[in-house]
Amino acid sequence: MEKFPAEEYALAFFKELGYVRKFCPTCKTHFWTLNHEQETCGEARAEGCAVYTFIGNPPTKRSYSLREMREAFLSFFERHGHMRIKPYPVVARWRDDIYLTHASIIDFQPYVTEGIAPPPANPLVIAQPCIRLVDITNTGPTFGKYVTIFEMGGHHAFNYPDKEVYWKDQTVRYHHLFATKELGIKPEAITYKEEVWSGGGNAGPCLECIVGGLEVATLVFMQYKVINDKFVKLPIRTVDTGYGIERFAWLSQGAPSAFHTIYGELLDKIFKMAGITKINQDLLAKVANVSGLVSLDKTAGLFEIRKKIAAMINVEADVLDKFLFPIENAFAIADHTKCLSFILSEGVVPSNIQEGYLARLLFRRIYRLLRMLDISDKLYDIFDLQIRYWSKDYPHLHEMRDEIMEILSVEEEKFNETIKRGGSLVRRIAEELKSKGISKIPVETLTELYDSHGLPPEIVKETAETEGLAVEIPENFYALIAERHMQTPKPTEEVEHEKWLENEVVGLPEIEELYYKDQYMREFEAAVVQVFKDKHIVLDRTCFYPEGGGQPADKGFLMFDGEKAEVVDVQKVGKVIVHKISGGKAPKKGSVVKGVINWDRRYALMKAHTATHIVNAAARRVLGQHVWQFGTQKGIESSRLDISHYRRLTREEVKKIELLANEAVLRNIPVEISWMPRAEAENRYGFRLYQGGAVPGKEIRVVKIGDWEVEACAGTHVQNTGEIGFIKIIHSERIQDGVERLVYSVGVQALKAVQKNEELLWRVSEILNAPLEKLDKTAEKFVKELKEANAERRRLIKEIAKLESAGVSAEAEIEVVREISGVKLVLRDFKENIDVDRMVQTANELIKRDDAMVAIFYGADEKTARIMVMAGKKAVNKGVNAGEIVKEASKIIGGGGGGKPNFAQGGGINTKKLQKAIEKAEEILKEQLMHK
RNA sequence: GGGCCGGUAGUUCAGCGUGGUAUGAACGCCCGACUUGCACUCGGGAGGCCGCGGGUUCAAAUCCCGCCCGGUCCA
Repeated sequence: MEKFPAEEYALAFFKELGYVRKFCPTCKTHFWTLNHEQETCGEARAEGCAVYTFIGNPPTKRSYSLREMREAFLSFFERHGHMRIKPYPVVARWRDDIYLTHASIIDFQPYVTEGIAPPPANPLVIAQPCIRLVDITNTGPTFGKYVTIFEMGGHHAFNYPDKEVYWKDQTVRYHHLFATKELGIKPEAITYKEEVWSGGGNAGPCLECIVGGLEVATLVFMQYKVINDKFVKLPIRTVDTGYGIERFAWLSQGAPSAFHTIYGELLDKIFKMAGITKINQDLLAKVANVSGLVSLDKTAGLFEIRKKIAAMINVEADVLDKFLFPIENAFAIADHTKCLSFILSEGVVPSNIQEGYLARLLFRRIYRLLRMLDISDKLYDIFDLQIRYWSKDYPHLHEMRDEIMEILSVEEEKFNETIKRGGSLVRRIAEELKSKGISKIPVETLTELYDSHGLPPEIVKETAETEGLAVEIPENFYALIAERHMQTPKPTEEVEHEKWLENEVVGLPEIEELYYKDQYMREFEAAVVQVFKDKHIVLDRTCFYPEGGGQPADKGFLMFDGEKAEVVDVQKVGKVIVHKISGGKAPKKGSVVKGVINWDRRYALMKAHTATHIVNAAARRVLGQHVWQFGTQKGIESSRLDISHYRRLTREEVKKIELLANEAVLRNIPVEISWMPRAEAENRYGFRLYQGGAVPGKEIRVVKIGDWEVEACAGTHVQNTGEIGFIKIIHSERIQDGVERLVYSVGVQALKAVQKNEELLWRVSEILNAPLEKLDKTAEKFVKELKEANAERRRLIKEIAKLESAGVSAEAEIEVVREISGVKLVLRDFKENIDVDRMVQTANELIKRDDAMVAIFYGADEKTARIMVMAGKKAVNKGVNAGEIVKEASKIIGGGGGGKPNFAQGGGINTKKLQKAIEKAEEILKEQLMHK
């Protein structure tokens, strides 16, 4: 990333206060300081510019708890003209590009930052819980400089071309005022580093604020859009600040780690559970001082860093490792359990896809950490502590407590299953390796066990070592995993069939969407705006609903000049709607057409759409608050709704959902639709609105079904739930781990579905010749009898084989028995009965009787000829090789064959030559016996 | 959304590279012997659409293609 010119950072504020611009020789960045003697930037980081100076020596006038620091921050900016905004969820459901909120600015992207919607206030201040899983491995070892969940304090100003709020200079002044006047930090203790910020397609210069070696805030001046690696000026310049509330609090306490500050007595309790009682506080503080230099990435291993730290504080590396290992794990447990509590409290269901996978990843990491400390039984206790601890500030955690606990128990069960499965897998692999004389599990095996079977190496190690196999976990283990996924991804073939239209419609006027004016409108008159390729018609207004939100496009006709064109598809392209007609004449540009939609179809889809909202809400009532719409498709005959849930749906639950949904139908609830600014809608109804995913635009369309359900939705709906008539859930299936699909029909189609099932029952009743109410018993009886009959059949085949081998053949006349050099040859033509199984069984019985026997069985139907040769042990000893015989003989009938000396089979398609082949077989047999 | 692994007896799996009888293994189950009874031990037995569908082949659990189901890693 290129650097910005120095002028970008040369603020009036710096000059005024006498700041000097210097260059850090260690990390090669420019920085501003009041201290003319300062040589490096003063930040404790991997490059080693400095170490922490605040541990045990806080630079603030007093110590703040996390809550006090949050409040100090918010109220400071409130006093300085900012409006306090409530935090957004940590699961970013209003966006389709990311899963989790990882910065406060995320709340206002893209609608506010791109100027589509106004901000809720300008300027504003917010303390936003943020989740960053990229820092997961750094969490413990950095003593809390990096954590997976933290609060980002942001004061934001959105500067429009015609309305400037404040920009760089004022932003730095605010920070300085907060740090010095509010917190009492000496001005010369604050260093500002020049950096380039870039993320999410935007970029701009930024200043990092360093105090005591710790970066406590980043002041970003977002003003570019990054297009093809080039900076393009944005019309709206955004002040995007991030104050680390936890870091400021840590700084103010000078505690040995941020975890001490964030979790207080909760951390002590975890230590106690893990049996970490006597911590050498002196050593801990020494490590803390240099912990800022720790930065794990995919290239630097933990032990390498241990050695570095050990050398700095003058202790043995393995002594340090033994000391830190449990402490760091406890730190990570505190952090990860808080993080997962927050994620689960917002209804994320652990899964193997999307945000659910992130939840599972976290859970498994937590569980492994607990196992390492030998306290996996404390899982629920720790979550309980977390929920209680954070509910004071985030009450929804407490409301979701029972569901969180339930989900945890399901996850624990699943992980234990995986570990158990892995255990036996590792034992088998171990045995195989040992038998080959290998005493160490190869790295490829380790990576495969993790990647394909989810077995972390340390768990493999546990099992393997009890099997007497050594396991060496490479330092760069997770880098190796990443490598496994490095293969260039196949280019996804996108079927952008009508892509050309996108370019064509640019500049056309926005269409009037009549279906929003009146959802019951069936016909309309409109002017033709444009016609493409005689097939794609753009009108100035339409009541044809274009495909979207799982609702299929309307069909119908366009009428003009006595012509009638069938509309087969309707798509929204950019801001216009394109009607695709099939063949026939196309209307002329500028002419007037009459549009008529296929009302039966549309009305069925409207019922289905409203029914989907009803079923979704019913499922949430039956299963819990974690139920979210995962996907949906409406149809005429049936529709489907995918919902998040952590267990397979039982038939009972499905019936309950169905019952509740139909109650909502019977209550004749009016369906109210209104457009409102997104901020207002979110405020009034919460983020539950976004069931169907992110919804674009400044104003959103809110579909409210009384007290039953509210969703942001662009689809067409009935006015009253009573119009739906009847909802029938036809079946449910699991489409992913954590995602259940409900398939249902509505109205007459629902009745038809019931009738279809009834019809099926009647038919079965007829076939079984039993009355409906006794079908189950009758079917049971039949299945039992069938099984018995099958067993009897198998027994009889064996019996026949035995009898036939004794010479009592049904086709005795075609059997030939000959004695050649002490070997008894049995030739038998099975004619068209070429079932190999029978031949084999019979031959088996023969040889059991006399192991000097050789059986040459054959047969042919109209298509294929088969030869089977079996030789007893004695016969084989005398030189008989069944494989050879079959191989040669089969060639004659135009096929092939083979096998072992004692048994072989073959065949061919030239059935007429079968007799010749058998003669050849006998000949070879004789030769084999002679040459012995 | 993509990658990888798997689906064979009630259960856990072997067999699949190189197609040729599933004499499959262990546990569980049933019967018998031993025992007052149980457990142990011994003897015998039942139990398989080798996930589904197509293809190649004389012949497919095995090779190829598609699908379904489960697991798992990554985004």
